[in-house]
Amino acid sequence: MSAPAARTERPAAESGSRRLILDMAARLLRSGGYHQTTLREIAEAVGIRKASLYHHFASKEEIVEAVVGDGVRFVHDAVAAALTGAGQAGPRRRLEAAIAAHLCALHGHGDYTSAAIKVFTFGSGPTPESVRLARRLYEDVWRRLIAELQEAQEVAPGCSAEALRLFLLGAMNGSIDWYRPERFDLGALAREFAALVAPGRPSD
Amino acid sequence: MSAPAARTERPAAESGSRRLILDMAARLLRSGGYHQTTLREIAEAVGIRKASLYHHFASKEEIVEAVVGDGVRFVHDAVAAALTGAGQAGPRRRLEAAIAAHLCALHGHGDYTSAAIKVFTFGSGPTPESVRLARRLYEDVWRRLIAELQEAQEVAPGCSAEALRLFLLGAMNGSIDWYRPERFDLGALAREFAALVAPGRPSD
DNA sequence: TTCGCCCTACCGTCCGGCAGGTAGGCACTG
DNA sequence: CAGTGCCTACCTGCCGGACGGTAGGGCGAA
Repeated sequence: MSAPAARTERPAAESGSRRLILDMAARLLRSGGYHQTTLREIAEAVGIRKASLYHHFASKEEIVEAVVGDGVRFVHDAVAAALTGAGQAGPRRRLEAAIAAHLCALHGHGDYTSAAIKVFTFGSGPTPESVRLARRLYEDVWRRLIAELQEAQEVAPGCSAEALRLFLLGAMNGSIDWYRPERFDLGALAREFAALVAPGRPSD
Repeated sequence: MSAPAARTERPAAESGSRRLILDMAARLLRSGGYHQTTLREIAEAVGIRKASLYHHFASKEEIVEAVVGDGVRFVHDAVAAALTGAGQAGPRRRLEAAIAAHLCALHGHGDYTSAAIKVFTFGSGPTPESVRLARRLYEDVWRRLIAELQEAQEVAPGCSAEALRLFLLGAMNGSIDWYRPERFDLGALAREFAALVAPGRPSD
């Protein structure tokens, strides 16, 4: 239930309570968004009083920033690992693996990534630099993958790399509005998606 | 500025103030979502006191319901008109026209449609039946169009009709997060998306 | 006179955040 | 060993303000 979701980039330097707070915040942010999620709800889910949250975080925005940052890093790591695992397979296979990893991060484990998609922008001020950086680094993964596909001429012509990337990420992230585990299979969905973007021989 | 955006389906039976309230509510909902948008903001934008809103609507949810319903009907009408205009052109051309109409409704005119996408679900209770019906009717337009494309074998194989529809609508609606009029051209974007979904000869 | 439209003033509730206090543990010192 | 001081972690209680919503009155037009 409260398994350490984003263990990848965390050197176990968490105080325990802090991670638990983020777990609960991620769950609430995923289902309710920024304004609907209150500190009282988070504190109640953790089992402490609201004021105690301020021993771990300076503000609500700091909690949300941590959740969103972890969410983006989590999906980034998952996709990067999938691409490494796909190794020198054909670009089409690598695309399929990346799509599956992104969808799995969104729906398979944890609430961090879907919370990161849902709140996208939050708080009063501009998006914190840490989050913007994490987001940019993740976008670059897809930019490189799409360039790879275009170089291998695996992708439908007549669509620019940037439009393709935005289409792809928009369609995948939109799945948080309609995906239900009992109605869809993530692997099949990834295959269908890859077939759409990179038509032709799947055994490449 | 305050041009009647959703004139299409409204037989001018509006009280004037009511339409103005909805215009302002749509603008605020578009940029801030449901919980961020307050009745005080709406009233101030209209130029009246907050309590006066209750002479036209019974609650905040009723205002939002009207905006979202109009937004869905507006994009529905726009896409249906585009398809009628495309007449007996090839399915690929009809798809392009529909995508262009949807994107134009989102970004070209009025705030109703983008507000409808942004708030998707709102309020405490379930989505009102009127909104769910309007949404379902609009979805059917795309279901029919995609069936048309599949029948003509214009669409990439290996992707089911339902997945294709969800991907396409998700990608288009996701554009509210990244579309900037000075960086993209709606017509070009529509062509690129259509090329992605229905690859091959564009002159069909 | 009636009615549509808008007003001022107020309600109870919940928000994020802050001040200040307390219980227990750990380390150091005489 | 006792005593002291500091630390983390949490608590109670409150603040100013914003929220959606309500009550009741004014006022011009028909």
